[in-house]
Amino acid sequence: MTAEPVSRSERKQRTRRALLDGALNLLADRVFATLSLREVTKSAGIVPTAFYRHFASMEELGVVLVEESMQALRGMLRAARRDKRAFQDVISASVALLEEHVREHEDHFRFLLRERYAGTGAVPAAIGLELRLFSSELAVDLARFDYLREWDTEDLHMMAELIVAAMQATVLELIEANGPEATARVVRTAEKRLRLIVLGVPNWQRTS
Amino acid sequence: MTAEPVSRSERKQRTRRALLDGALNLLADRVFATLSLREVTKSAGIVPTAFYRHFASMEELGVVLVEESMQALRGMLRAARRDKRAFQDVISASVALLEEHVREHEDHFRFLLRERYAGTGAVPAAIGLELRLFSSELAVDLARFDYLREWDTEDLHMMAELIVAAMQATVLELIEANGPEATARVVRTAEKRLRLIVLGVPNWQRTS
DNA sequence: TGTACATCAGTGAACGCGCGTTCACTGATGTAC
DNA sequence: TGTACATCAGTGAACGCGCGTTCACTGATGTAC
Repeated sequence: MTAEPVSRSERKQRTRRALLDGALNLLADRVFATLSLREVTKSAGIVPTAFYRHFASMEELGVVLVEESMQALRGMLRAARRDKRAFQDVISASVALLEEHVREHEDHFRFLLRERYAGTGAVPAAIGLELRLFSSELAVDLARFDYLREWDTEDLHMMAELIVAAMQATVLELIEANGPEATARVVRTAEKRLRLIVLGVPNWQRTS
Repeated sequence: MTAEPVSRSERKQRTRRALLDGALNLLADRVFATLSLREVTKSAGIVPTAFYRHFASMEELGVVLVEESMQALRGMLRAARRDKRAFQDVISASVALLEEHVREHEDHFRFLLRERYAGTGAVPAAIGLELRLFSSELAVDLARFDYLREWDTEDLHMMAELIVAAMQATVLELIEANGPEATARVVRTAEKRLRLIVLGVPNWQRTS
């Protein structure tokens, strides 16, 4: 075990991470707006006033948490695009990916879900924006499927939003699932929901 | 204008209402957990300590708000059941009803939506419970439709939950809609989403 | 390489503020006779 | 109907506490020469 020298900026980065990780940890069962600056600095092992060396306000820290959490979500979409399984059974592959990502980034997903509707502050606004972008990307991906090739943009968005809404419900259920069997049941239901949506596609006909 | 005599219990009821209404008002753009007892009593025009004449804690007031809000939601389901239009076009009738109810009880719907995921307290728990009951009632109603007559309970619940998830997204959009045209667009999208779900039904076949 | 100075992450005391809750109280309404 | 007492919604002072933010500071790390 060598004594590793750490630069000042490295130390600063570590403290910053401790603040972000500590905050996310404290948010396991509470809403961001109830989180105090003093709690966060305490969890990171620094004195309250040192907080301002890293963020101008709690709100600024919150927005960074949103950005980092959305990376997990976008990473999921990217993974789905290059996943080979997707060409055989898109639905079960997608749900499996969702389940993996929720398990790996549970804190981030819970944070996003919880703050999405939490008010009119900067944090919910940032989530709303990112989620709309996410939904749009999904609509573009949907356009590549045979049956959907000639759907117009509005209908594709409508379908993407419906899928996102279903996914959102699934994420909540996955987080609340307390064991492997419960998780398996959630996965099965999630697949059925998506399957029901997809089964409607061949019968869809554009109106006016 | 006659001087109407008011009994002590009548006065108490009025103060209680002022507390509940004031709280709901303050919750227009914030989460329940950030609401202080002193704010609520101030909005109701009484001194902080008088709060305890009506509720043992803020949490108790929150649970009452949940119960009152859910009455609006259940009222909607009841209205849908006896609505004659439903026999001609279930979907547009249901969405129209949803739109009316959201407009009339906007504060309650916003409250429910916001607190649903807001943490692990008594308020989110109460909403979760009521929402599960709501979804079950909907599943029973669904079983009456021809195409769904032979679906098993699990699949009916799956479909009811999907509809509830879609409705939830719609409620958020309705609340955020800032004018008649925006509202009309939301209504149209909501109808499409439900139509897509329903179109999947004839193609559905039970698996194992 | 050694020295002298600059930077800056983290410290600790202090502030004024709104919070939930206690307590003894007031005075109008309600009830028993 | 009139009187004497009980009830109880609302009052107001007081408490200890955690909060965000200010400020002058310390001392290790970084930089210029």
